[in-house]
Amino acid sequence: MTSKQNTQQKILDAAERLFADTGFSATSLRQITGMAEVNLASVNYHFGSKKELIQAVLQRYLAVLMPRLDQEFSLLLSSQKPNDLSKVLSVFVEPLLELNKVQNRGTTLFLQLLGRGYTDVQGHLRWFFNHHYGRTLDKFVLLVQQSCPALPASEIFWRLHFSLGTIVFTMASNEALKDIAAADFNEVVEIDGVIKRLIPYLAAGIAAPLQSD
Amino acid sequence: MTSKQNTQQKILDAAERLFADTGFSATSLRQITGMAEVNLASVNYHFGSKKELIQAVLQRYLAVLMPRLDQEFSLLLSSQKPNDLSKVLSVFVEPLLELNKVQNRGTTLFLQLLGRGYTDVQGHLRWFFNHHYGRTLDKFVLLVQQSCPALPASEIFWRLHFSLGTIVFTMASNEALKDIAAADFNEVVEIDGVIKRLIPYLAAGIAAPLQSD
DNA sequence: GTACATTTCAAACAGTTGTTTAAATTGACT
DNA sequence: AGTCAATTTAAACAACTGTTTGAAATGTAC
Repeated sequence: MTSKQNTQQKILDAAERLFADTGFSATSLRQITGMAEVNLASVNYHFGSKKELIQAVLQRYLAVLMPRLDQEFSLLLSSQKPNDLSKVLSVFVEPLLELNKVQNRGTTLFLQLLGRGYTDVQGHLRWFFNHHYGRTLDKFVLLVQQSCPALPASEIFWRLHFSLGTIVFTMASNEALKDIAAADFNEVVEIDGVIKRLIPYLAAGIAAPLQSD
Repeated sequence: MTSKQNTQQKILDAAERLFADTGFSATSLRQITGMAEVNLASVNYHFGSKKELIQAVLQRYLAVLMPRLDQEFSLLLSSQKPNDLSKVLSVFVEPLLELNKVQNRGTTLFLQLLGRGYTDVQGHLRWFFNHHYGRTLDKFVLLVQQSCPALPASEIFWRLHFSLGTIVFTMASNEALKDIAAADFNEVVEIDGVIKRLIPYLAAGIAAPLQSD
């Protein structure tokens, strides 16, 4: 009983670390089981397949994060007047930082995994997201639309995907960017620093005035 | 003589298409030579290795684009007063669209390849870029700094990388986004439409006011 | 046509991948 | 202790990867 839990957990811990560092398809099951110090076959025994292991790794965080976000969105939606866009975006900060309770460096790991999920196995994560958390995402889109009444829905669609790209790419190359910032500007930036730098950038981009032509 | 040129070109054409669609590491040499209708060994014969083939595919576009951009940057730098940020960013539009002369759908293909290069083989493209075109990039950064005198250099560093993420991610998932836009908003958007939508978003994000705290 | 270099080709190479198998081990309960 | 299920293990599987080889074919120049 306790050994089963241990093996599963050891696999998840090693997998998320390697997945975040080098991507899903570039990480082999032998690397994972090697780092976790378990037998190769135990991945298939406990999770079925590599694909299902990837889902399990993501779910460990999504199961905590998404209900939390849903709750925050509902709260904001219940207020009568439209909310400031920066305020809407800031709602992500705390739930994301609380992922550090799930796991050591959980926030960073999850955001890197998110980046990998979108750039590695193209399309799958997008489908998975819409399918499992479509309701929650709809609430967020509604909040943004209320904050930017001047923007047509299609423009908001594009700009939210631009923003997703910013987040996902920044987090996937998080380590490289931190290193460059440290070398070129003597800056030590942690994950919450990056998140707080992102908010004004994203808010300004999403709310940008429409082009004239 | 003409057959050699033909084989090399057929390989490059098939490779760039497959690389753009499914990424570098996910594309096998057998897929490429199959689509190009050439022998498997001819890739190694003409290009040496898969890695060198990837570089050759990128170089076909970079060799045209980067000198063109360098020239535009120098022109803008020679004007005495600082340029509007949107104007600086708009400088990319024409040179990018001219890649359609290099190849059918060249602009789209190149931008997708750029996205793949940054998300697929992590870090390599960044190094390659800085090494070969560092001078040109420095000119661009200088232009942005002149446009945004209120922003410290480190902040511009982060925001330019945020912007790179937006571009790279948007272009890598270009097809998916086009499909969704078509389905949800009855929109038909071509590559130049996406580029022109990007400019105001990026300009507003980069020039966003600094957070107070 | 003969000689020579360039290019193509089928085949094999050595390595990796995710997954499966069947036997061995461990655990829990009577 | 004995029974049965849950788990671990080493080994093998088939499929795939990029690359190399040496012979066949093709092109070029005298």
